Amino acid sequence: MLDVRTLRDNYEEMKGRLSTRGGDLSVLDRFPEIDEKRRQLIQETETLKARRNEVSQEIAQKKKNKENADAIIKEMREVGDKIKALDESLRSVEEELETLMLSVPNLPHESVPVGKDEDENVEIRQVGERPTFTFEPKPHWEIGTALGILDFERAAKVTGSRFVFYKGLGARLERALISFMMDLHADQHGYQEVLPPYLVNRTSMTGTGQLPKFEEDAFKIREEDYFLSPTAEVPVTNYHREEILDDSDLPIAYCAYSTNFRSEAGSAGRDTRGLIRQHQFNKVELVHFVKPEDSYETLEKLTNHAENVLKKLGLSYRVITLCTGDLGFTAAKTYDLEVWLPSYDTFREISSCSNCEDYQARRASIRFRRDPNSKKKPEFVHTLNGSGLAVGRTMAAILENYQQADGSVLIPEVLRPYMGGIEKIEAK
RNA sequence: GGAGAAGUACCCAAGUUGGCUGAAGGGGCUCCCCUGCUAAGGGAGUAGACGGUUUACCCCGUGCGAGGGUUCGAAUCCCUCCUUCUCCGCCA
Repeated sequence: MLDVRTLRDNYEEMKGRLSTRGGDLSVLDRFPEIDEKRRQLIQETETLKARRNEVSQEIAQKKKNKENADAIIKEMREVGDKIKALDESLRSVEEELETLMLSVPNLPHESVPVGKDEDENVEIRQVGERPTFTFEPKPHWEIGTALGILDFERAAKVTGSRFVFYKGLGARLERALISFMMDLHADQHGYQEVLPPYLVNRTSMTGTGQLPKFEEDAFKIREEDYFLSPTAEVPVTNYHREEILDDSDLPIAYCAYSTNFRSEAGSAGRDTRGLIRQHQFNKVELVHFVKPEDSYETLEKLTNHAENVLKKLGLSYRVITLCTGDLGFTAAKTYDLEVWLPSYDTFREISSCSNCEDYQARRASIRFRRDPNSKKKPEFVHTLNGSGLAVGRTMAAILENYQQADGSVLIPEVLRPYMGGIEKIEAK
């Protein structure tokens, strides 16, 4: 959420910057009017309340002295009615303002390239060697199915499309990847390990920005107002919701493995085969809470941590900066990591690292106190999150990049300790 | 799932004939005095937060788990919800 005061004072400028995202900004047109109306109502109602408080004392006095207070009680009855009416208008205006503010995306950082859509994202760097094949490389779902480690057909029978069974060494490899990533981040990158709930409530989904605008993208539990978490960013960022942290607590860095669920509404027909776009997938997520002045430096670190996973796995990738038009709703700046997938003959997203600045912190009310003895107001932290990495897509990348002419797949060196020393997955 | 109890400020904890309690008392914390230092002792201070207004201070409003209601006025009365605890049942 943007700061209402800042928006009021820099309305035209901020509107201009927001428009580079390309979305519909017409909701903002109503802002000055609603904002003004709200403050006016507050003043009116508070003046009356101050008077009511005063007169209440008077009434108490008179009652105590056994004097007659009927006249002022009658007057106060009218004041009470007015207050009630004004409070009601105020409530509806505040609700309107809230709804409006929740539907306005974050302001892009000034370093973000202005652009219309993903075609205008800017490549920062390419890292690693792409494999060369003496044969036609196969897509990962063919490799995995042939090896008997992925079973899409039975998943479709048991559940539906966009689900998969991992089996045998495939299941083992998925588990190895999760452990490898978590160990790397926890032991070498300084993150604290977290295993969060997979169901989250509506307030949490609103705190990180999935709601209210993108409800159709999430799976909703029927009986409760719970959602299947689409990313560990939701539970882990909301872990500190409505808290005031101590200066000494920061920075905080969590790494969380979780299974994620997405409805993929609107993605019908895209990536229908393979592991790339599943309703359920595993992901290791990195989440930071930092002081505002540190967040951009942290974004670089966070991105490097995610890159490290790819480097150690020996996968070729590139880093791109999302342009304003491709930026996510809550992000001020985002780097995507895209891994090389031979069968696609292109790079595909495998991680997205974002600085949300104080946008989520304001929605979720996550603050910190710079000086415990100062009377100054607490400030909002900056939150960042990034995948480190999407495990299913990593599995796809390994199958494709490490495939051999005979249909087998080599296990990257760093994973072998997690695979009981196995070096290769072969057909039985 | 059934039965019961409770949610007051950093912590503990008073407070149901509604109005000198927006909150007693204790602990903790901060400052001062005393003491060579420490301990002990004495004194003073201590809602935080949000909103309006403001350069800032002051001021005003909200606030006793959350949200409604009754009332001139609610921590105190009524309703709904949430959370925690205890017992029973069930269960990975």
